[in-house]
Amino acid sequence: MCWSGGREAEGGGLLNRYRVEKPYRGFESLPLRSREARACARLRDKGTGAWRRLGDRGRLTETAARPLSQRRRQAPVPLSRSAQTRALPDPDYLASSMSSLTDSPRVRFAPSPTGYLHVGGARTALFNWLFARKFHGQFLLRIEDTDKARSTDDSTRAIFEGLTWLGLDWDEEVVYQAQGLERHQHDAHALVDRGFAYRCFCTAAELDAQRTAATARGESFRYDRRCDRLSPDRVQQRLSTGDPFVVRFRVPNGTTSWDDVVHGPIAFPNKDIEDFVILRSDATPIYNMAVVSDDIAMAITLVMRGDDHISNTPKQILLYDALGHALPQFAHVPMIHGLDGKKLSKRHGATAVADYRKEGILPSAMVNFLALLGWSPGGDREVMSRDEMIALFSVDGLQKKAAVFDTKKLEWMNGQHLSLTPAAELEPRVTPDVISAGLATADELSERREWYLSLIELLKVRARTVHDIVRQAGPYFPGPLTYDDEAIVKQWKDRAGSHDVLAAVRKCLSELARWDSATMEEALRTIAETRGVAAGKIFQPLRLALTGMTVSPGIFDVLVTMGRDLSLRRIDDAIHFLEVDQHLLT
RNA sequence: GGCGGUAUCGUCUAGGGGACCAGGACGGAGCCCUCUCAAGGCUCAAACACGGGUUCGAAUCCCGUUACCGCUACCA
Repeated sequence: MCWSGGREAEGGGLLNRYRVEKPYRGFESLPLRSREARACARLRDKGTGAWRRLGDRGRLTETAARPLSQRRRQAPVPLSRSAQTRALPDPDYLASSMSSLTDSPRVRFAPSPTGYLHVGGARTALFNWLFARKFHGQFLLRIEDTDKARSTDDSTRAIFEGLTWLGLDWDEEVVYQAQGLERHQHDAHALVDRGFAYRCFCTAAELDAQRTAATARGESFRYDRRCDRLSPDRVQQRLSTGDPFVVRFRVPNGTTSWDDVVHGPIAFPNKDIEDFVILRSDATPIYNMAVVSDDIAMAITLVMRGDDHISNTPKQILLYDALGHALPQFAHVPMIHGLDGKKLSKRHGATAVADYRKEGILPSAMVNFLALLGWSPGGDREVMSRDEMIALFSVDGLQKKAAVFDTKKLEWMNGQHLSLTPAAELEPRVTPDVISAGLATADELSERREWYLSLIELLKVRARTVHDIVRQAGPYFPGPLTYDDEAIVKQWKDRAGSHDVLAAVRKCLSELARWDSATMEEALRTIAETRGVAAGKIFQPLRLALTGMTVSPGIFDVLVTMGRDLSLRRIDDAIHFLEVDQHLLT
């Protein structure tokens, strides 16, 4: 496997619901971990570590009501200063902790501009946005453009456009990670100065060789910290020689854990984390360093991102602690997969939100569908407006397992939104397509706006995408009609008979005093009766004459919407077509 | 390999020890409505990964197994 691709910051991923009382396995056995520790604060295992408040916002929050009783039971075991300080089961405490997650929250969406905005990223953004809007906090946007080789302005633009189309508006100025370079470096150097990190002079080639050798031996490779054992003099010497170096974080002994808003307690033994690089030899920061530095600078209170970042989290927590900063809450949402259960990729067809926009999906439907991938308001609610989703949103409804992107359901959802959305709101989405399809000009549409809206109203019910509406709309505009071949075979099989029927219908309709549904229905059904045939034998040939297709809205709605002049003209055209065609055949 | 995460119909999910021979939705099959197609209404098929526990009682709690996913980089 090659690594040329690289990942995409935190633009992907999804989530899960978290249950407070679901203890996670092994929880009890971990040193500092006790339910109460979880309730009070996250523990730090590093040597220096004093406890830091943190767990105060998090999972107990919204679900505090239920866990309360349990918590009360399991309270004991304190020992840590902080645990003792906090009267645990105190309702007031719980109340305050409940508010911290949702009290003026600041969340962010942090994609890397290395491609289009894909549905996974869009959903992560959506969850963050819903959370911010629900709890009246801020939703920030940070472009992680530190990988200059892969970042492009086009990608950044695509992210803006995608979010804007979805209606996910962000607060404050967009933050570009690359512009925080000096702060990143400052923070990294501060860690060196304070003894939390050290310079490593090993070259990438040396490390690769060691890694390869270890792999060959069937062992897993972990940096052996050889440079951490360099004497100060030796370090100075190499520094003065100008030897290139990276900065590595010195991972302390112990265990790093946090109470994930979605997953509950998660713990990583520090021995499994190697001394990771935080500054490259060119002095640019590595992802984890930049993210932590930025999230602190942006005062982020809840980091909600794809669960592919779970294993980055302990490193970041270590960084927060070393930097002496309180932790934000972490919520890791599940990924989105394709129908085959594999990570969503181009193989699965459209994965960019822009693709769905092109395919005639409404943003409201896309947002609704995406929200349901990894989140549920509980019960049977499915079709929801943006405001309803905001009102209903809760981290309790977040899912833990990956969701499969099912285009069929998206289309159904879009059909629902199409039906529910007033024509006047649909009009701006439909009009560009109507115009580009050459059906009418913008002026013509605005001149007949009322009629145009009634046409959209008529067609939207049986449409699943905006394109379906446009496709059906053609016949109602003056342009020439093309008869569907199969429809001709089916409905005009008896050409002479069809000609005869249409002529009768034409005569009848043209003599009508009023062009309304009831009048026409009575007249046409009379024709059927007179001829002793089923009404369908009249309606179907007529439908083909009017629309060129075998399917359309109810025939009287078609006649009314199409109007007297156009309808009669279309019937004349059909009659003419049948005459000419007959001559050709005979 | 190591570490971490996850596991209810094909898919999205409800479910928080008894209300579950597991509910809703998409998709599928069929019926109704009906001038066609949608929409709508109704019906059917379809799931608690497996194995042990705990309990009077487990889809729900615990342990293990299996499977899948993620991370394991001077990418993000």
